[in-house]
Amino acid sequence: MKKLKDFRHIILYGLILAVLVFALKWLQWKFVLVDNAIDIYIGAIALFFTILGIWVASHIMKPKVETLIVEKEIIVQPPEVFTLNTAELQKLNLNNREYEVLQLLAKGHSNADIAANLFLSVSTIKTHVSNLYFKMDVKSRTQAITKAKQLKIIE
Amino acid sequence: MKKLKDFRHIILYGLILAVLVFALKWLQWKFVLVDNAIDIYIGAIALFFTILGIWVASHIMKPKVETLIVEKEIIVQPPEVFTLNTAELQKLNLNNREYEVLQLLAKGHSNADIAANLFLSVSTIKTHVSNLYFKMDVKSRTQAITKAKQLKIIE
DNA sequence: CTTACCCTCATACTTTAGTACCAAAATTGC
DNA sequence: GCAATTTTGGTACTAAAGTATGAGGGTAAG
Repeated sequence: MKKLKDFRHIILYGLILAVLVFALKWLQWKFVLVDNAIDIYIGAIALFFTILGIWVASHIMKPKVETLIVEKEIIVQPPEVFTLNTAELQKLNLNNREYEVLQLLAKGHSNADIAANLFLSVSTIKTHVSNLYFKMDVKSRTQAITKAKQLKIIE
Repeated sequence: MKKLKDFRHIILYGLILAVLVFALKWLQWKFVLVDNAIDIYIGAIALFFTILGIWVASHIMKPKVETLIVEKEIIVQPPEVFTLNTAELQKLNLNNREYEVLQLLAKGHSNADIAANLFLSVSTIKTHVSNLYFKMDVKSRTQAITKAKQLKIIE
C-alpha cells in the first residue's frame, strides 16, 4: 500500500520531468537553439539519479518511526495491606505495656499466657487489662479484640 | 492534507528543476563548456539529483507507526471485600445454631447477651459454645474469634 | 524535691466462661 | 414410624476473667 502510493509519486514526478524535457526540446526547436542531444542525456541522467536517490532513501535510510504509546491498565489487588491507624491509637492513650498486652490478648492468649510471655505475674496482666478496658471503653476481652480490629490499631 | 503536502514537494522539485535547466542553459551559453569538463558536469548533476531524490523521498515517505503497549499497573484498594471461605466453614461441620452463636461471639457478646439475642437460656448457649470450641479445636472464645477471622468464616 | 505517670504485684471478691454429664423436645432422612 | 441429629435446657463444678483497692519502685518534668 505504502509502496504503491510512493510509486505513484515517482511516476508522477517522472511524467512531469518528461513533459518538462519535451517542452524544453520543443522550445529548442521552436526558437532555434543549438541542437544538442546532451540536454536529453542530462535529463535522463537527472531522472535516473533522482529515482536512484529515492530508491536509496526508501531502502537504505532508516525509516521514520512514530511510536504510539498505548497504556494498558492492569488492576492489581494488594494482598491484605495492613495500615496501622496511628491516629486512633493515640486517641486511646495506651502506654507501651498496655498496647503490648492488647496485641497478645487479640491473638487469643489467656492472662496466664500473656504473663508467661512477658515474664510478669497474672496480677500485673489483670491490672493492665483492666486499664485497657477502661481506656478502650469496653467490658471484656472479646469486645477489646473486636474494637481494636475495627479501629485497625492491631493486625 | 498529506496529498497537498506531497504535491507541494513535487511542485517545488519541478520549479527547482526548471530553474536548474535554465541555469544550465545559461552556463552553456555563457562559458562554452569544455568537452573535458562534461564528465565532471554530469557527475555533479548525478550527485545533485541523487541528493535531491533522497531529500524528496525522505519528505514524501510516510512514517512507520509502531504501537508500543505499556502496561500500567493500577492498584485498587478494595473497600473491605469479605469473601466467605465456605470450604473451611464446611470442614468445621458446624450446625446452624453453632454458626449463629459464633457470629455473635465474634462481635464481642457475652453468653448472656447471645442468649437474650436468640431467646435462649444461657445453658443452651454454653452448650453450643462448648461444642463450637471442640469442633474448632480451641479453648476459649478469644481463640475462636481469632481462628474464625483467620479462616475467613466470619466477617 | 515534688508531682505525675508508668510498671509492677498482691489480696479479696464477683462475675463470667468453660467443662462434664444428662435429658427431653424437635427436626430430618430413610 | 424409627434412627440420627439438632436444638434446647438443666445441674454442678472448675477455671478464668474482671473489679476494686492498695502499695512500692522507677523515671521524667517542673
